[in-house]
Amino acid sequence: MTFEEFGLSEEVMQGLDAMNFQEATPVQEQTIPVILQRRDLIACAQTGTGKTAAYILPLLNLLSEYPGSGDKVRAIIVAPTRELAQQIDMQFAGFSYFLPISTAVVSGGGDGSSWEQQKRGLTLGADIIIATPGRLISHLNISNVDFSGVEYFILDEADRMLDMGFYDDIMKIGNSLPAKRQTIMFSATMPPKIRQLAKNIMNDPVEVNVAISKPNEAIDQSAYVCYETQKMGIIDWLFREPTGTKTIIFSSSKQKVKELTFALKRKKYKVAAMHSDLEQPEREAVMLDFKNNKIDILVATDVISRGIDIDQIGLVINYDVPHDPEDYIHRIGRTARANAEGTAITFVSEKEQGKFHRIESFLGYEIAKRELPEGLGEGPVYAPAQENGGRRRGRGGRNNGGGEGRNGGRSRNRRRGDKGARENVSKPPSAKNTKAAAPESPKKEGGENVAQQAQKSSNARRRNHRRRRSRSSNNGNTPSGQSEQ
DNA sequence: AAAAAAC
Repeated sequence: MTFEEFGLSEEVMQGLDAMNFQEATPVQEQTIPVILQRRDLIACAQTGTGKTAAYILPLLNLLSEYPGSGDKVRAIIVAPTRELAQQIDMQFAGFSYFLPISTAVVSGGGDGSSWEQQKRGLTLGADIIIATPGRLISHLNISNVDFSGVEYFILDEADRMLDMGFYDDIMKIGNSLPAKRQTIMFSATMPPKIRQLAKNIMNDPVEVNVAISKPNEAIDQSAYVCYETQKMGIIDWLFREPTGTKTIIFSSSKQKVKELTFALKRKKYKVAAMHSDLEQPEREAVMLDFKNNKIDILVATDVISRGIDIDQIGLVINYDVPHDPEDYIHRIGRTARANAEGTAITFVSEKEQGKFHRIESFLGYEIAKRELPEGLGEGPVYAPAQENGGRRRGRGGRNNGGGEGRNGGRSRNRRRGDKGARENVSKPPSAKNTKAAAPESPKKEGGENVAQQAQKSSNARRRNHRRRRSRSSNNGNTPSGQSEQ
């Protein structure tokens, strides 16, 4: 389905064109018409399915079609992390290039737009406020806001925000807005609390479900079953030659992210850490360096596991197994974006087998196990305990087969430590998605690949849009996106 | 069992 069929305005269509959007994704197909009808909407959709554009486009259309009540804030968007808020703002900047619509980001961290600047946006009326909950509440508590003209209230990643304990804050924000408004909620899952929230802040919402709680099929998933002490050796093996693609290494704790980054830096990898202990300006600098290929490897907590959309990440490594299956899907969803392919490799230590097995159960299939690289010795057998598996567990039989289930064949290979088998399965990490695999390819200092060049020019294009836009459509309020770059 | 978000 193409965007023409939605009946979007000429300006929005031009914005789409500038952003190089052509085909609508399934989420967009289902939600855009509902939003244009001015109905409340609750949409169950994964990140990476184009859901940001699914509300930005109709919102821009509505904002330009119906005049607002003067210089007041007309739309509030709330998102769980600062990075996501920034990214949403970026998208607005691109799509609204041909429209006189201003945005302001209201989030914590001290950087970006200052408190005073945010206050101006909230009172003098940027058309659209994109906020993280904590900071928005702060402004609300001090009455730094004029929400009397708000017509649209949008919650992005609503389930995530509830996980973070923002239920009351979101209710409070909702209650501070005019009752006569359109409320739109996107959520990756639909737990009871989300339904309850919807009931409280929405009015007869249309429900759309495009939740593919499945990873993108373009992701080549695999895992190393290993001992904790072997993990660094695997990293060294994976990066023994340039991969030619950006990599994110996820770890579940800040401490481990820091340690890992330190270790990799000592080994001269071009690496940086990303976690919430960094000052906000540093967080932004790191993300920018990663986007611009100044850094090859980003070691990160789950702060960027959701929603973050960076092109040309060909490889995601889970240095440890994420705590729950949803996290896994989000993490690996950072690769294989926009029709690209990608590789996701998970390191499963002896203690993490149970967690990993839960992920496999959730997915409904086994994830291929890689043989450990030469020289690292044998790994453990993959024989996850079948917790709450009840009868599957069988008295005492677990260790010799009960736990292996459908994966029996692979595990047996491993147990035997059959060298031939190992060499057959062993392969470079990203052979599938890059020229990376070219064995002797020179260090990529000078030579950037086509994808990287494309990325650069697209960045340049965006910068241009922004610049011209703020010249032409600056109404003295808070111009969009200056917190970027 | 961890991370995120406000000062």
